[in-house]
Order: sequence, then C-alpha cells, then structure tokens
Amino acid sequence: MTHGADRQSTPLPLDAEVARAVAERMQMLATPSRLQILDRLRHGACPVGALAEDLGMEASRVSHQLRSLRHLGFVVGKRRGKQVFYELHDAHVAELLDQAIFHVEHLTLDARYADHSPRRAS
Amino acid sequence: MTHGADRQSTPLPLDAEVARAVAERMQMLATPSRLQILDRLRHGACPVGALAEDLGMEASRVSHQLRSLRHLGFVVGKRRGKQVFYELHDAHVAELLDQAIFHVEHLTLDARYADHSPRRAS
DNA sequence: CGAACATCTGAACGTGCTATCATTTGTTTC
DNA sequence: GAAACAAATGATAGCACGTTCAGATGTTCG
Repeated sequence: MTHGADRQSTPLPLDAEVARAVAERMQMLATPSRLQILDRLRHGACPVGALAEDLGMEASRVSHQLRSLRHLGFVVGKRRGKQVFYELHDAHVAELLDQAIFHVEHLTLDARYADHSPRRAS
Repeated sequence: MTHGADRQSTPLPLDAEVARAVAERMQMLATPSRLQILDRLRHGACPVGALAEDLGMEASRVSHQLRSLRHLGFVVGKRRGKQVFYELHDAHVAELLDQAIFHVEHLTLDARYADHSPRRAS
C-alpha cells in the first residue's frame, strides 16, 4: 500500500474543485461520533440499533450520520427484515480510517508539546 | 509505507478520547483553503504574504489558518527578517495529505454515482 | 388490517468555526 | 526614534454543522 506517493511528482497547485472534494470527504472523519461508527463498522456489518446501543448514542443520531457517510460512499446499508445492516463501502475506507488513526497515535506525539511559535531561522 | 495496517489486528472499540483527537486533526484537512495552503507548502517553504497572493486569499485569513495548523503540529514557522517562512512539520504531514487526495481522486469515483439507499440483502 | 418494532426524515436549536475588519506586535531601514 | 512593511491578534458577524425531538415511512407478525 504505497498510496498517494505518486502525487509527489506533481508540483501542480491543488485544484480548487479537488480541494473542495477532499475537504468534503475529510469532514466525515472530523467528528468523534462518525469515527466511532466507522470504527465499529470495521469489525463487521451492524444494524443501526445495535450501533446506537454499543456507542451509547440515540438511534436517530446514528441514522443521521449514517446518511452522510452513505452519501459520500463511506458505508452501504442493506436491509434485512426490519433492520438495516450497515457496513463499510470497501477496504479503502477501512484503510483511510487506519491511516487517520495511525497519524494521530504516533506521528503527533512529539509535535504535540513542542514550541510551535514562529522562531528565527538557523 | 504500510501505515495503519497494524491496527486491523486490534478489534477494540475506538477510545472516545482518541476519536476526539483524530477528529480534531482531520478537521485540519476538512477545509479547502487549509488544504490548498498545505499543498502549496508541500512544494517548499513560503512566507505568509506569498502564500496569500498565490492562493488569492487575504494575508490575515492565511495567518489565522496557519495558526491552527501550527497548534496541531502540521506546520512550522521560521522567521527570517520581516517575514515568516512556513513549511510542513515533517514528511508525515505530506504523506497524510497525499493519502487524503489519493482517496478522493481514485477510490470514490465509482461510489459517487451509485445508489446508496438501503437495499434488500441478497 | 392493526400493532409493534426499526429506521428514516424534517425542523428547530445551540454551538463552533471561518472569514472579515481593525488593531497590535515584531522587524528592518533610514 | 520614526516610518514602512510583514505577520499576528482580537472581536464580530455569518454560516454551516451536529444534536435533539417529534413524526413519518417501511417491515414483520398475528
């Protein structure tokens, strides 16, 4: 999985339209509750009610966020009887989630408590 | 670069605190202007004024967002004379940005126009 | 068909965030 | 030290987003 590395050879300015699309997608990962939903779904398909109970949220709340995630292609919902089982759209979503968590758990630790105020160049 | 793959073996629920931290960081990538700033910085260090002009934004606006990015360790600013040169904190930030863009440019295309409404299971 | 359950939807509320303007701080030059 | 430039800051307004509540839609079973 050496994703995204190919773009380093593209010193072109990021298209405004693309930037908007990326931002829109990243926003799906910018909320704790959505992240928890996605993480829970990474362990397997799950109906809305169970999701809500496991995460301690209201079913309506979960449903609302699932809609957003659905519209952007993060998850898919399949009805089985009364309940709708949701799952991650594909492995790429799981991968993206992994990377997001990874980047926080490791790479930020040192930068977290450093001095980030503008300082004089060497 | 097989980042994040190690967490697939961790079927534990995502800690609420970690979720909050991840969300906080992802939000930095959830705005077109910040993405453009980061992308511009990926091509090399740059003072605030030049950044603003290149991207067609006000300097104050850029400065505000640079502060957010600085506080979360995405960028570093080094003063050289009157101006402050900003650059990405490290290669990991560039990598994260790459991955974000990658996931949008490729993996979403098919999911974009598909039917995402809950459907009956096979 | 009606009751019970699961999910979805719409509207309203509160909140947080981004952009904007005016001002201040820091730096260099004269 | 004053003027000119660069960047940072603070406050405000505007807006988008997530949550909540109430009700609607869909599904199964008797």
